[in-house]
Amino acid sequence: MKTEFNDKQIQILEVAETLFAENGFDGTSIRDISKEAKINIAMVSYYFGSKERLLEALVLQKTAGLKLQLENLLAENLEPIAKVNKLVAFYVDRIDRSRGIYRILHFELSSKKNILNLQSFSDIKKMNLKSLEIIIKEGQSKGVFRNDVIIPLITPTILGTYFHFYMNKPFFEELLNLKTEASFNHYIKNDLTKHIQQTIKALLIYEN
Amino acid sequence: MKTEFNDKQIQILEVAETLFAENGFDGTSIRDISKEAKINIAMVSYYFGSKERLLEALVLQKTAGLKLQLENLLAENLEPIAKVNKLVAFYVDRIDRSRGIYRILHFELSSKKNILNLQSFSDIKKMNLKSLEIIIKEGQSKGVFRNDVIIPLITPTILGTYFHFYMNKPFFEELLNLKTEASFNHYIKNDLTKHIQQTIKALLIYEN
DNA sequence: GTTTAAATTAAACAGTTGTTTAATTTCGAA
DNA sequence: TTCGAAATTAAACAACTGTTTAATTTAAAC
Repeated sequence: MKTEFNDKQIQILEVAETLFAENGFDGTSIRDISKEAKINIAMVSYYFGSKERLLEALVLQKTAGLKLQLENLLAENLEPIAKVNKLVAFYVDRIDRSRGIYRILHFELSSKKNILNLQSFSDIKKMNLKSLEIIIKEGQSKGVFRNDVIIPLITPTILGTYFHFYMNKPFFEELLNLKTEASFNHYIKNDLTKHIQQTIKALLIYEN
Repeated sequence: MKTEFNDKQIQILEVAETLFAENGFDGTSIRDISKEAKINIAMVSYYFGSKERLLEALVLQKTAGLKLQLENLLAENLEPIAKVNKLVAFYVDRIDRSRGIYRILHFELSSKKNILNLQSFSDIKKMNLKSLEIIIKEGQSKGVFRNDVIIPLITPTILGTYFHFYMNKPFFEELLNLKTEASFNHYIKNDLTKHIQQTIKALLIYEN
């Protein structure tokens, strides 16, 4: 399954990403996308078949290359804790780049996800889990990490922390005085990422 | 602002909660609610004014009593770590009871939240944060907790972990073999809650 | 029994939705 | 230049949206 989109399709995908991120999937109409992309309404159906298939194409485009990047990270010669830190930063950064689509996938569509053919999305989650598992078991066999952590619950802690922060953006903007878009993004890249790394590290190492 | 709803209003609210949880806010029409509650379409507007105001009423109903419960918990004579654990269990349990509405508030409406008059929801967040702050500073002054944690980021870790787990329900059902509704709920109440408690405890105590 | 306000109803309103149609234009290959 | 497939268009489709209207019923107060 190649991601061979022509210029027009890419243009539509870009507009769709922006509008989906701003107004959600249900909150964005094909007419909105058409108007913003300066194309005819019928072109979306013509190129992608339907609005749902447009979203699928978007997911496909945005998750391309993930596998390779993960494999490269796994192959690096780093201490277990450094590798976990790098993985956390990698996930936060990567998801932060496609906030809008991930929000839709994880939350807005969580009720009707079964309707959507997003098997590919489920595969990605399995791959992510497997990568995390490899790193943590490596640390456990080296005696650095404790053995009684539930590995599948670590991803929810990493990504859940990020999402909960981002989804309550107005609240934290006011609370932490992050008025500008740049300062908010900077906070995510530094303070929030560090907080998550610190949390996971403590969880993996701390013994009673 | 009392929450004095008559029987008919409560009936509508109950149906609305179920349908919002199942199909989301945008995915649920007033006609759906009317049909399920066996009332006329106009009754929703008649009693609540609008669909948005219906959601506000629902939030009001579901968050009533929260403040008192929190105050009671704060007043208990417990060790700092035991109090944090109790707070975590309290939040997970309470949000788990109203999953549907919280999902809508946190994620589905995060784009147009500004339109909604959910000041009350923001007030609740502030109250939650203040409670957490009191408990943690208590532990810090007793020398049990480290001093360099960013307290406002702890709530995202607690609630974010829960939400990310719940929003990926189909994925974890398969992965952890939680086929029945009861076993899934049991897992949240026990394993997931314990994981979050363990995570927060490690974060608060572990020193490099 | 009459009055009066509240509750309930069917119908209409003015939009918007995703998708399809059939006609037209574009543009490179023959 | 002609041909034909691909691209693009305006228009229509049927269904659904939240809300309002005006008429009717209900039920309690007098």
